[in-house]
Parts: sequence; structure tokens; C-alpha cells
Amino acid sequence: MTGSKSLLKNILLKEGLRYTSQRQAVWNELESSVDHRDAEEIYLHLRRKRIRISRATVYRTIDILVKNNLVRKMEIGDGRALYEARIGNEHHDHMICLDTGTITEFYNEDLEQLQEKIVIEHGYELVRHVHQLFVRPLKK
Amino acid sequence: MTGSKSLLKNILLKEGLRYTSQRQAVWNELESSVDHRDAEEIYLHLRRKRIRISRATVYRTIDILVKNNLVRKMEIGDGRALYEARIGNEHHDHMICLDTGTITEFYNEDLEQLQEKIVIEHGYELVRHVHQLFVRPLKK
DNA sequence: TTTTTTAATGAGACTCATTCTCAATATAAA
DNA sequence: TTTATATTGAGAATGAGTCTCATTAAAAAA
Repeated sequence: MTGSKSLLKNILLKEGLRYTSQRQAVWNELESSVDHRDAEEIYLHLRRKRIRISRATVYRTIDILVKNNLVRKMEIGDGRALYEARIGNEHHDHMICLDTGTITEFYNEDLEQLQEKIVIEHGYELVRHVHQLFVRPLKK
Repeated sequence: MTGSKSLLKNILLKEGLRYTSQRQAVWNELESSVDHRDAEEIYLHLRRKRIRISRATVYRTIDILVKNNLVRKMEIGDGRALYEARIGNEHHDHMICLDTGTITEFYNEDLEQLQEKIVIEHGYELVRHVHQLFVRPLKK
């Protein structure tokens, strides 16, 4: 059994859910891609590969993966949500180029610590955060 | 003519748009509230006050206000967009309590500067950003 | 002022991502 | 195997937001 297969199986087990080929297919799809994909793309790509799956199942599976931290959900304000596997993928935030749509990942330790500090000063603990920088190329 | 009335008029003038009672009503509604409201709330509140307006006009007016920096749009991931007037309201980001839904505004100069720095290091300039901290009350 | 021009509005149809329903199917426990 | 029940698929439903187009109302022109 491959690593990714047992990873998914363990999570489904922990959640008391059944292991199905559809759930594995969605996870494979996300895990094997470095891009940020939306649900429809995942659905279409699986169908193109002759995998029998419905949109509903794609959405339902993504929910499970997100709740179990295998996948991160991001919304960039155009109505759709994009997803990326967290596996082999350190925490990072996103920079979105308004000219080209290019998404660049960034990570800054000072920023992370500053967030923690701000939250604690307000009497809270940080659960998660959304940090998106909408940018344009610097013209020289 | 009150300040807020001439403010709106000036913006509509600049944009080559007409001044209407509906546009004024939407702006009044946003400007007089400190809360973060969604379009439906604004629509219902105006209707309750016997103001003749349609949902379409509420959305169309909010777009104008957002484009002209009178109003800030924020999406917290539940599908709706929330709006707040920028007037008498310094730039800030949001901390959203997952237990109570309470939205706390925060501002931190170091954070702002760090963002600018990160973006420049990647060869971009910052146009706008979304920074939301999802939190829970600290238990002692 | 009154008329004319044309932008804005309202009602409801439409879109699009996502969620729901429920009969059929497949998993895994017995 | 059989049984109990979780999962699936197809398509209906939802809900925020957008679009259409006939009607109305600003404001420019007369």
C-alpha cells in the first residue's frame, strides 16, 4: 500500500468513514499537483481519466480533506474556491498578481510571529489565517 | 447640503453618474453603521424604512462605492461579502472569533511594512491585501 | 419652465458554485 | 455470504450576485 493510500485510509478510519475509490481519486488528484485547483477542474480531470465520479462526491471529499488538514482551501474573491495539498508543502501565504493571475507562495517567519502576538494581545489564540497580497509587477 | 451628501455627489460627478435617492440611501446606510453589513441586510433595512429600492440597485451602488474607496468589501468565506464604510475609519484588518462570530478590527504598522517589504522582494508592488485572523478566546 | 435625452431603476429571469435529496450501490461488519 | 448502513450519482435546489429591458427620473437643452 502506497504512503498516500495509507495516509488517506488512516484519516477515514479515524473519522469512521469508508475508504472508496472516489475518495482516493480526489486525493490523488490534489496530492499529485502543485497547482491551486478548483473543484470543477478536479472533477473534469478525473472524468477525462475515465474515473466514475460526480461533482457532489468531489465536493464532499474535498470537505473531508480540508477538515483533516490534508488540503488547504483558499478563496481569491472570484466566487470559486481553490485547493492545494498540504503534503510536502510547508505553510505559506499567497501573492496574487492582478495583471497575470500568477499565484506566488511566500512565507515569512516574522510575519507569522507578529500575527500570534497581535492575537494574544487581544485575548485570543490563532486558529488559522488568510493572508493574500494582491500585487502588480514593479515597473523599473 | 450635509457633508456626506456632497461627498457622494462629488464622486458621482467625477464618475459622470447621476445623483439619485437610491444611491444616497445606500451610502447613508453604510456610513451610519459601524458594523460589517451584507447586501441583503442593507436592502432589507432600507425596505423596512419604506425606501423604494431593489436588490439590483443595492448591488450596483455598492460597486460604485467600493470602486471609489468609500466602502471596503470583505469576504469571510461563507459566501456573502460584508461591507463597511471607510469614512472616519482608518485602515485595519480583521480578527474573526470562531466561537462568537465577533469581528475585531486591528492595525499594526510593523505588519504593514513587512508586507510591503515582502512584495518588493518578489518584484511586485502591493495594490491591496486581505488579512484575516480566525481566532478563539484564550482560556486561562 | 418645459421638453428632450439618456442614465438609472425595478422586477424578475438568469448564472454559477456549491449543497441537498433520495434511490441505487458498495463497503465492511457480522 | 449475508446484512446493515455509508456512499454515490443525477439532477433538483439554493443563494449570492448579475443581467435584461421596459419604465422612470435626472439633468441638459431649448
